[in-house]
Amino acid sequence: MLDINLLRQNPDEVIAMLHRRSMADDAGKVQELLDIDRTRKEMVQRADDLKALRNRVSKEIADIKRAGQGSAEELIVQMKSVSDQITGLDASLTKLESDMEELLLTLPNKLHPSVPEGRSAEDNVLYRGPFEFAHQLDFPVKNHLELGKSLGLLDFERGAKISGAGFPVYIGKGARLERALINFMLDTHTANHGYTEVFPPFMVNQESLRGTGQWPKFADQVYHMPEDGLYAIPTAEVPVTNLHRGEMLDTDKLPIAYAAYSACFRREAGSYGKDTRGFLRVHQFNKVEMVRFTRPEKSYEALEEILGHAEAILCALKIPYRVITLCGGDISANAAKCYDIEVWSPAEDKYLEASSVSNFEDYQARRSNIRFKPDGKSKPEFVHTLNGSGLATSRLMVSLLEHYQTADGKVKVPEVLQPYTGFDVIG
RNA sequence: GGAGAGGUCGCAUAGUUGGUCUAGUGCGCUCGCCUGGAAAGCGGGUAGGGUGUUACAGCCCUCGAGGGUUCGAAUCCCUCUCUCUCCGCCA
Repeated sequence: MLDINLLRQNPDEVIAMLHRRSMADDAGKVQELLDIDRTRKEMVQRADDLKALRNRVSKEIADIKRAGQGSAEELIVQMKSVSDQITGLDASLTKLESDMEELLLTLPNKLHPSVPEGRSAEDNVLYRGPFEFAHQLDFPVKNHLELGKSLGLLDFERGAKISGAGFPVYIGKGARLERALINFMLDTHTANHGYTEVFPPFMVNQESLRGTGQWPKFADQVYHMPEDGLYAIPTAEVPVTNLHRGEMLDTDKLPIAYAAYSACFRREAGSYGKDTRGFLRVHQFNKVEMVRFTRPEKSYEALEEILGHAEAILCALKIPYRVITLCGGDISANAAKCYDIEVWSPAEDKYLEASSVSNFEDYQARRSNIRFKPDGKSKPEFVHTLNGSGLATSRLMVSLLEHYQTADGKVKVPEVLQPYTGFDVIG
């Protein structure tokens, strides 16, 4: 959520941002918000004046009653009408304020000046890489589906039977390899990168979705359990960031760094037909997520650190990748700046997104009211929140199986995973 | 799912015949005095949001959340939520 003060003081900056994001259609919302804001202030002033009057006169009535002399009847009649006016004003105010918040919630985050200009994914800019690791693939490569099937690691057909398309089943060494990846990543982040491990709930309430920005904008992408008012998390970012919703964080505890495994659930509505094969697009996948809460002036430093932590996993696994900076037209509405890490798939002959690393600045903190006091006694300020996948296993599994395959149809296990799998080759 | 008890300013508590509670007290924290220094003692301060102001002040709102009754609610009524105890069911 944007600061209403930013709109008041610098509406042109907000409109310019909307253009950079290719969201010029939303520019009208800015003036609409400013109009509501002005009306609201006037009404608050009137209501407050009346409340002050009522408080004062109620005290006089109390004095008269206590003294037991004189009649308060006339005052009571007057205050009755004052109270009626207040009730009316408060009702209008509640409506105005909720309108205002709904509008404000739909506006995207500011963009960092370093975010490249551009309209779509075509315009994203290479930030680092590509990084190659030696893999001898001097034979016709199989794709991850063929390998998963021939080696009995993955079963998409039975997943479709028990749940639906896009719900993969891991079996035998496939399941073990998946679990090894998750454990390796969590261990690395907690032991080497300073994160505290969190195992969060996989279902959250609507307030939590609102806090991180998935609601209301991405409501149609989230699985919903209406009976209980719960939503399946699309990423661990949601429960983990919301751990501190509504809290005043101890300044000396900052920065806070959490690493969390979770299954992630996404409806992927509207994307049927694109990249549907196997792991390329699924409704449920596993991911280890890094989440940070920092002081505002430290957040861009933290962004680079998180990116480095995700890259460290790929380097350890020796999986080829590159890092791109998302342009204004492609970056998500919640992020002020975002890097994507893409892993190379030799069978698909293209890069696949395996991680997003984002700085949300105070956008989520403002929505979820997460603050700290800079020097212990001054006014509270919003923290900056960040997160990065470190990483999602689905695309990682594609790249891993394909790169580590051998000419005779087996798959070697990356060296760093062998202590976790207990075997060094599959097949 | 059923029954009961309870959620008060960091912590602990007072408050329950509605008006002196715009919330008392203790602890903690903090500033000052005292002291060679410290403890003790004494005195002051000790939330957030809105509005407003150059900045103060002032005013409004918040006693789990939201409604209601009333001139006026921490105090009465309703709904929800969380915690604890017991019963039932169950991975």
